[in-house]
Amino acid sequence: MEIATWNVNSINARLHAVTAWLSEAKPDVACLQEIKTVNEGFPLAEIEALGYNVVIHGQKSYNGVAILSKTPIEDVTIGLPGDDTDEQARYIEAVVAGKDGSVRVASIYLPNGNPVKDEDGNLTEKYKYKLNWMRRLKDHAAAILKHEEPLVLAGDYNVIPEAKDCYDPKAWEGDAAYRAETHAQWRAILNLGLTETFEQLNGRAGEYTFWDYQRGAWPNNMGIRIDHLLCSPQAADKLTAIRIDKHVRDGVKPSDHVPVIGSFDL
DNA sequence: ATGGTCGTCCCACGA
Repeated sequence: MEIATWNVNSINARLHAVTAWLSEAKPDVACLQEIKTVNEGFPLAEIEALGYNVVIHGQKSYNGVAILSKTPIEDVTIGLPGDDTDEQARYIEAVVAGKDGSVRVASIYLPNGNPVKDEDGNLTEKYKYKLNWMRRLKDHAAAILKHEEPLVLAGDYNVIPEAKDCYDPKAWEGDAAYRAETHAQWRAILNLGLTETFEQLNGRAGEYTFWDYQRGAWPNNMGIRIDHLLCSPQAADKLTAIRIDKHVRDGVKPSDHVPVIGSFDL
C-alpha cells in the first residue's frame, strides 16, 4: 500500500489540487496537515467521492490534520497524548486495514517554533512549545512502538534533518527547523528504533518537500526537506519505494509543500 | 539593503 503525507495549507483553498493529486496518485492512505478548518468545514463529500474514508481533527483558522484511507479506519486517537491543555490540532492517529493485517498511521503537524528567541535573547514560548511537543511525540511513539506492529508516523515535522536537506545551510542556521536542540529531539525520536523512509531508500542531497511562497524560492529551487515518514521496524521491513511528487508545486495555486509517498508491501 | 507571498478572515498573525 502507498501511504502519503502532504501539508496542503488549507484544504478548502487547495481542494482543486488535492482532488487532482488524489485522482492521479491514488494513494491508499493520505495524511494531510494544515487543513485550516473545523471538522464541519472539511469538504467531506468531495473527498469521499474519490473513495476515501476520512477522519479529521480540525481547528478554526490554523493547524488541523486528517487521515484519508481507501480501506476501513478504526481505533482513532484525536490529539497528541501528554498534555490535556494543548488546544492545537496537530495530531491524529488511526488504524487502517492493510492487505494482510492492520497498519497504524499518524498524521503529524509538528510546531514550526519560530521565532526561537525574543528581544532579550531568551527562548520564546513558541520554540519551547515545539521542543515540548517533540518530547511528547517521542513518549507517545515509544508507547505505541510496544505494539510491535506496522506503524507509519507521517507528517510535516518542521525539521530539516541534515545540511544536505536544505539549499543553503547557512540561511537556516538558528532557525527552529535546524537548531541543535531540534536536531537532538529529532535524533531521540529516531533512536526509539524508527526508520526515516527517504534516508533509508534515497538519501540524496537537494531533494526537497517545501519551497516558500516568497523570494522566488520555487523557481530558484531554494527548498528544504521537512516532510517525513517514520516507520516502525515492522513497516520499514516492508518499505519498497519512496518518492516526492515535486511536480505538484508547479500547479495552479499550489501548496508550499508537496506530497511524499512511501510504498509498502503491507 | 530591502522587501517580497500566501491563507484566514477583516486584522494582524502564522508560516
